[in-house]
Amino acid sequence: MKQVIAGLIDSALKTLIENGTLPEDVQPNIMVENTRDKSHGDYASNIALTLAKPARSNPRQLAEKLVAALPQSDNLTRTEIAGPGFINFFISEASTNSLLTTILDQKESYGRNNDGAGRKVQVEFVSANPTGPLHIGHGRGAAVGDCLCRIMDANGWDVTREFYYNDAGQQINNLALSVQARCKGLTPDDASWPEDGYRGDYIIDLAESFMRGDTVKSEDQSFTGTKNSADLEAIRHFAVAYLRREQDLDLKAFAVDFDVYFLESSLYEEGKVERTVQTLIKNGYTYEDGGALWLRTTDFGDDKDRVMRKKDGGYTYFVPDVAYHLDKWQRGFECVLNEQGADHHSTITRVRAGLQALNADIPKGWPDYVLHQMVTVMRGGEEVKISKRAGSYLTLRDLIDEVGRDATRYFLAARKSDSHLTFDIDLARSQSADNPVYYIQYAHARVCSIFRKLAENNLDWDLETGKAALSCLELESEKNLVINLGRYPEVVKNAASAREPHQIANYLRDLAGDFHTYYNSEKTLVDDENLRNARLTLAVAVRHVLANGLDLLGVTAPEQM
RNA sequence: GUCCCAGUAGCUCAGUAGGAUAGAGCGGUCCCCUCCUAAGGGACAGGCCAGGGGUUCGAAUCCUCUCUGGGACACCA
Repeated sequence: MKQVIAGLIDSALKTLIENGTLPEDVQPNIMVENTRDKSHGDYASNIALTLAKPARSNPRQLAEKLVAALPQSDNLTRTEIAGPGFINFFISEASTNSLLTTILDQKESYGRNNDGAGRKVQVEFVSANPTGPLHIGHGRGAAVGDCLCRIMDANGWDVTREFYYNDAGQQINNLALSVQARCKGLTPDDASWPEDGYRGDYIIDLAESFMRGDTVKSEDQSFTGTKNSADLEAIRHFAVAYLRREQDLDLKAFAVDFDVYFLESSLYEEGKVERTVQTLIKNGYTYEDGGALWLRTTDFGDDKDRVMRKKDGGYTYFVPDVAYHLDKWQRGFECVLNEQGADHHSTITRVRAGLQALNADIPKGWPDYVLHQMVTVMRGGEEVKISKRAGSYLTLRDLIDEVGRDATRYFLAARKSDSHLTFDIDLARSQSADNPVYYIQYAHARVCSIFRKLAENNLDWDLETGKAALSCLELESEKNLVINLGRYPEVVKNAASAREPHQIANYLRDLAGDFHTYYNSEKTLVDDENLRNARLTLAVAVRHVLANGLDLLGVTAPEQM
């Protein structure tokens, strides 16, 4: 609808240019906005305000001329000039009816678009190292990342979900040592406990499983415990496989799937790290100092140069990161979104600098990052403290068990990811209108419930008679509901371009609210057959949009609650 | 010290490319209801958008400085 109005304005502008009211070289930026206040019409444009200066005219006069030059359209009932020179548009019944028809015809594809045109996007998210169960921070990453995938998909992108993990570094070594210590019966309080050992109770389970000779299988690997507590290498493999399986179960419980599990160790095994380093040296961006090899990241906006290869010969962590991203680029991902905790912020500049230094024609701002801030959990009005060190741990799975998958996903994705999130367990659990997930899902279930009632009354409804009856929808609340439904495709688009899943959540809450209000004030199953059919049709359209939006959040749309 | 994020109603947060009187939920106060299954519905109160300066027709939104909170700044990953 916005495009329709923008088109009308555009042709009015052409007329004004032709008759000399506007200079020929104006470059109009036509904006059509949703109005907050319905007395300002359904849509509004500030075009006259922005063009008043080049037209050497005052905005209201220009607006009048523009309105006079607008072509006739069935979509509008009238226009109005208001305030300093806004043009307000009131759309017609024909227009809202055709919007409803579109929704009903497109059903689950309503709101989707083809902006991505099948181009490849990779979303890397969670990427937790296999050193422990997933906690709520990972959960936020999983929820936001998965929603981003769904949103990109809805915008026509070809999405690959990728999970990257470090299976070789120092912390895996610590993990192996910790498990070995447990295998030998040590506890964290013993003097010989590894210095940076992991203290959580899950290490005990892991050690016991290894000593039993269990076989663990995860999405991307499998390993059998050798029962030999002296074999650190076997313990390491087993521990990684074991914790990967645990994480898989967590993710499964959260309905998050990945297409690719990428092992950091493979970068070394396949020589990718080495080749990357050689390229950087060849390109002249490195130098030796103090026995270490440095990368001149300051050439690319970093505030100091970074060590690539330490004195002891090992690479610093960002080197495999650069190799990894080169690999992503070579796999053809024009767009890469890395969803990470905000504590990874400092790597961004380094990775991008490293990529630029490869001279591989990688765009400057590539890849894209979506960072999320911390999550604090509240229960009974008090903060639930999480101490990884002491091993007291609120895992993602605990949370899912306690509040359910839908609520967990919704709460973790419904806030803008770069602000801190307070997760209120009591609210997430509550079965009332205070709980936004419940509220939205209930709106969906409510439509379904109306149809069950209809069947009980031995009445029926079908799409064609419903569409034919739409002209019975005369109420302002009905028209507003339709206009809100019409905003949905735009929300899907904005959520993708801003990489902000929470926009979907906010939209759905508003829509659900409007529908509940409407439902409470107007009876749907009225005696007048035409009106009943029309209202049922509107309800079906609301149901489609709610279901489509909930799907983008990965939250179910129940028929009954 | 440098960098990033945030600072909007008592609380949790929105605010969509700068736009017309700043929005929602909870909590508070006051009504109504028991009507398509929903412990429900409605109304009111509540704000110098952290603060100063700037840009312009117009700023919560952009620029700049200051203050406060969180995070990041290793030859750790």
